[in-house]
Amino acid sequence: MPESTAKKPSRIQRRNRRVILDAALEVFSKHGYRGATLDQIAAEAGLSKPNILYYFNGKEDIHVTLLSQLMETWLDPLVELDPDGDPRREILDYVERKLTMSRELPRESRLFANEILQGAPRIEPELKRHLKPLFDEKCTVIAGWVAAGKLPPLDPQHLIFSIWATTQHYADFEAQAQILLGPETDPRPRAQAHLQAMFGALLDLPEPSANG
Amino acid sequence: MPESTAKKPSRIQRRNRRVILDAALEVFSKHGYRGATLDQIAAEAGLSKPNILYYFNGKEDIHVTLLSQLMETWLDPLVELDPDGDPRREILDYVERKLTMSRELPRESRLFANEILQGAPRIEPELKRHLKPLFDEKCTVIAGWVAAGKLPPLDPQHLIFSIWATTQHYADFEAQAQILLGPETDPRPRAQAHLQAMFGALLDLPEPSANG
DNA sequence: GTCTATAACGCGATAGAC
DNA sequence: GTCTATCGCGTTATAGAC
Repeated sequence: MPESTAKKPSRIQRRNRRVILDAALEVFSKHGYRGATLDQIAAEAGLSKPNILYYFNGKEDIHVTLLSQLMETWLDPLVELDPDGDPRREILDYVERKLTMSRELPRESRLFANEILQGAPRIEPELKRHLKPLFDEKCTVIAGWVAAGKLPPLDPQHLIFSIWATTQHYADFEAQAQILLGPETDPRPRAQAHLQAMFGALLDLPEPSANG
Repeated sequence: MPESTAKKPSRIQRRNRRVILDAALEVFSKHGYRGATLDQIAAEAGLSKPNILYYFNGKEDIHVTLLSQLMETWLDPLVELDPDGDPRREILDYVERKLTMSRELPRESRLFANEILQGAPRIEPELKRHLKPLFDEKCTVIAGWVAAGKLPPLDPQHLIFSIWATTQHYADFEAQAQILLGPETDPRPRAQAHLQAMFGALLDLPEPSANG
């Protein structure tokens, strides 16, 4: 195996690891941790099963690696929320970034949802170490905006929860949306308009006509 | 096994089936379909594994039975949405019913979420047969309210999605909420206030001070 | 580094005594 | 109806040839 003491992971090693992780994301997000098998991951990656286990220490190692890598990408839209920007614009832009992410990275969203749904057994330390401080920081920012009279009175924590819930819904519950709306249409353009109107109303914004 | 031709399932049979289904709900909602084992269900039910299989034809039979039974309860809050009631009151009351349900039946919510997340492989027929018609019916009701000028212009389908997403979030992502808010507090009272304010703003309601 | 073959284990389901 | 014991299968992981 590639030892932790190995100084130089070769180009082919890094490439194969990426191929395996991408295949694993596909399989884990579709079937959950327990429902995924190394056979499926190996087939998806175009590699043999023992070869998978040459690059990773086991099924759980792959899963944890995926979740850890996901963390940074996942927090990024919230990191970008600017304390010095216009409060209502910042929040509505955050909604848009989250919805875009749920369209472009639905597998990541479902991987994350699967893990939380089962009690976050493997990602809990990462959440406490990275998500919690960021969440608290941004809640303080929003509370400051409210205190300064730049926003109407609202609950920062539950506002963020509402944004997460509504935007990730379109990735996590895609199967249900397809049954109810039909498989043809991508619901996200209309979802975008609806969410901008809803959060805009909460933030006491007049109708947003365009946003960037 | 209890044949389909058996005329009279005894009292003890019905009781044991209920005990097994309750245990299975606990285990399936916590670990997902594939992650759950008959051993866990048997231990939770206080019965032996073969005895479980005396009452059900297999693991999948238990799972499908649970999902089917859940369907009715799950749709009930939406069924109650009254076309002849006050539009804004009806929708805000629906939000409250859904939030109450996510507090009182979190296991059912997670069972459902798990199934949808994996593409609804077993519940899809039920969704098409029961959820879809109800969803369409109530969307038409809301669209009628909008057309009649009783509500501001809004998207009925995505309004309902937003209600589902925000209310079920507190059951499905409970692990995340506990990490971010602390395990002591039940977030739902403040969630209730936040959601009433948010959807109230969208529906152009003044601040709701109390609701029944 | 990558493969074939297989060991070790856990799981769903069945057989058969009581 | 309920149990103990066990079968057969699928899955993770390893051994060893190349």
